[in-house]
Amino acid sequence: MYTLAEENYIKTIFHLQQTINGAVSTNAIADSMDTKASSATDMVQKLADKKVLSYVKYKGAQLTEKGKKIATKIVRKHRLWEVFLVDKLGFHWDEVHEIAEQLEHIHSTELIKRLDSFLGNPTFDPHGDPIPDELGNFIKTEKKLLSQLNKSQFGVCVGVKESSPEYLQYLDKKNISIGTKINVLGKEFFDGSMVIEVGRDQFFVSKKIADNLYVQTA
Amino acid sequence: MYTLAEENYIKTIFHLQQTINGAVSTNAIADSMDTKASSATDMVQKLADKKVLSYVKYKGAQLTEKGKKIATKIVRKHRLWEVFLVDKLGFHWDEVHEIAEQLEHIHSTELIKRLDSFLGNPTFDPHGDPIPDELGNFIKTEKKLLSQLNKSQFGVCVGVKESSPEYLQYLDKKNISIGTKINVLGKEFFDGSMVIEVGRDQFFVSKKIADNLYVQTA
DNA sequence: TATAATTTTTAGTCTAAGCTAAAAATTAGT
DNA sequence: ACTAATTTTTAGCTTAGACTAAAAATTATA
Repeated sequence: MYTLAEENYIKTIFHLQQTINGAVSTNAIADSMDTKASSATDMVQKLADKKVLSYVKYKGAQLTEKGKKIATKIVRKHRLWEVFLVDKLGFHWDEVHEIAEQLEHIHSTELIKRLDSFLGNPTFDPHGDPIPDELGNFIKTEKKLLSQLNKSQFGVCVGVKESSPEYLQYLDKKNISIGTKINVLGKEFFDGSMVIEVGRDQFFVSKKIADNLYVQTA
Repeated sequence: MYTLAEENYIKTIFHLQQTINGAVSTNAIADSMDTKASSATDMVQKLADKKVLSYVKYKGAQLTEKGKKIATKIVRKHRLWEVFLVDKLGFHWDEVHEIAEQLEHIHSTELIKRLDSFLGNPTFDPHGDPIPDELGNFIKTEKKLLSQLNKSQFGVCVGVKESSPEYLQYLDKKNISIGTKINVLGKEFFDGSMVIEVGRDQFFVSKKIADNLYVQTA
């Protein structure tokens, strides 16, 4: 069994590995966890002893298969609980992260098994992120960022890259959620900003907005 | 906000106060938490500083109103989660304690509010224990121990005093659960043992068994 | 009521996990 | 290629919580 702190480090390293390829630096870990690099170094060394990750001084850390398995289990729990919070308790998608952050650390295999089937074995969470199965396999989806579309193309929103309450609330204000169709009416190559159409509304979005929305184009 | 350890101490002291009247000793706390008396003393002193309880050296601890409020909130969460686990996920009443022990420490007022209404605002948990409302009020019930009944009397099972898996599994084996009618066919005054009737079955129960089952007689 | 037995507290360690400041290694700039 | 700047690690401290062993207080017993 792993402590709360250990689980949080494992999860963070897992997520960083998705973005950055190769080993993740202790600084990156510390930044993303709002802690100090020295603390990250300590923990990474401890987790290396436990064979959860491999660590080369000054080079960074990389989860082992064992570590990935642990991380995947946590991610699965987090996302299943998010589905529960939204589908069953009626929370809004921008309110569930904090709570799921706590619930993901509840230890009970049977609980997750039952929760999963209670929820109808969902494959995506309320933000469009895939829920790994019991074996840790993620569904691979063909998704692009909205910012990768060009003028006259369209896509259906399938998820968000950033899921901060601020961003999610912005999307709500614009009536964008999973399943929403988005037409690209114009694109400014200078700054990457776009004019898009959502339902009957047409409005301007900055590159930063478009960079954090996943769409399916097929 | 209180740490996990603090919450567990507060909860334990709350439960001990229900049984023992007056202040609870650090030894009683330590015993019931599987820790050492010196640890209990340390924590009790810290909680006294925080005005969660009053503590007189060598005399024991007593929760303040503030402390009772915290404890009640934890008990409410524990029991609501137990209802969720049994009613929604199909767990058996002897399997839920451990998991609820973890879930009771999730912090979110909104979550509990929503969970409560999702469950239909239950007033009793799967073991027959009352669920305090948001203000911390418990429903008062007229319940006796099975061992307090005499020959030819009957009662309806409304709860258990002990809720160890072993005891609950025994009750299951005998088809006794909340709502089960129990007739006392005979009672041995020497050792307090009884012969009871449950459905079409008649069998012997020791005083220890009868001492841990609550029944309603009205 | 003095002494023995028990309970409770204190004092001093230990571990997990964090931090600061200094040292060491790596990367960048000239 | 050699400093300078940056990143990363190490060393040493801090706090929460638990433990052991010793001291102090309380309760029981003769």
